[in-house]
Amino acid sequence: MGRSPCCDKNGLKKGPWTPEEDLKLIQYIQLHGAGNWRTLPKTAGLERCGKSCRLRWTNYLRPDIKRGRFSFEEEETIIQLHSVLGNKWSAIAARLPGRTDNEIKNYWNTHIRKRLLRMGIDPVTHSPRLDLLDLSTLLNSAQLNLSSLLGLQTLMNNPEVLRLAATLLSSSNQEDPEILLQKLQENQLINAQLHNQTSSILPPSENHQFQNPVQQIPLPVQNQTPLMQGNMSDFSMVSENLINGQTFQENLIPSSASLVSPPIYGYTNADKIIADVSENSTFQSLNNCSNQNSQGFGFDQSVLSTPLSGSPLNSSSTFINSSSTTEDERESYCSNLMKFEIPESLDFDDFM
DNA sequence: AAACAGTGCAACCGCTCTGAC
DNA sequence: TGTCAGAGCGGTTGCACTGTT
Repeated sequence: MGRSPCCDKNGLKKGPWTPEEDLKLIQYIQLHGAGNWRTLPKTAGLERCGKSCRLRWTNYLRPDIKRGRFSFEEEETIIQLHSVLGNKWSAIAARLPGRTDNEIKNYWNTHIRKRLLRMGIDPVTHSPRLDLLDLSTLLNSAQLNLSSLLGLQTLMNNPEVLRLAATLLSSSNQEDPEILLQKLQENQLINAQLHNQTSSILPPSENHQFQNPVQQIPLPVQNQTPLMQGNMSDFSMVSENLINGQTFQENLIPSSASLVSPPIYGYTNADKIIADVSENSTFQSLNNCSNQNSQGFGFDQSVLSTPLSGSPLNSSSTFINSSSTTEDERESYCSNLMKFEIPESLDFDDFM
């Protein structure tokens, strides 16, 4: 004998709830409170199974449910949390007041997931779908300059960076997000150490990236190639923008999760190390699509905060018009994420 | 205007997990 | 320790709505 079903299916109503049924359920719960779902339908005069009542209440009738379209902030929070928590919709919903796990799941499957796929991002791993990348094209492209790889080689000779990359990559595969959080916390300690080293080397104007709680991958200055050093100012500008405008993560993700460097919309910090090395050559900022190229490496902010117009310096108003943005606008804005471009103006001879 | 296809969302189903007893 | 109710999840369905032909 297996477990008895939660309710007797015979004679119980299914399908959409009527206003009368909703009213009965609401009135009953107001009087007696939620719970005891198995006996609730009978005592409330509903011809529904307990599970149906529970779902109806938790997903629709609860007074704190927020209806309507998801805002940009909510969407970005979902993506961020999903990158850390995976398909733990209830955990995600717990950080999105007024939204239910079912609603978030539906929204993920019908909107976000499709968009990520169209962008070539694996919605499960939040990483670029390498199977979609035509590597031969990339390798044959005249845009791919070996000098950028030399910069990468220099970076990879740094054991600290390699250790960080390995740690983060391995952590990103951990099922337990707490472990990931712990690893990233360790990362922050290293950042702090490197920050101390860097503070004495870089002028203040080029040292902002360490103040940004979101950008936490340190670049070991001692071993940087000129290519990388050239990137620092651009990078710090964006970091400063994030600081001035406050990152969404500071606002929305509580306590422990704030330790997480966001996966940069599908990129682990280790990915970002490589992206940084190639400077403008790789992952050219999404700011391009709004003519904000001068901001250089605006990767994090442009994806996470998704400014609609104007300069990312105006990031404090990033979300103001978010709800009025169309799906296409969101996608077109993010679709440049995967662009690999090397500006023609970039003279690689300087880096050799 | 009608038919059709595509899309979004509420709701359901079956299963697993968790905590209380 | 086993049982059970509740919670959570992935997958799916059905229907209303919208856009296209």
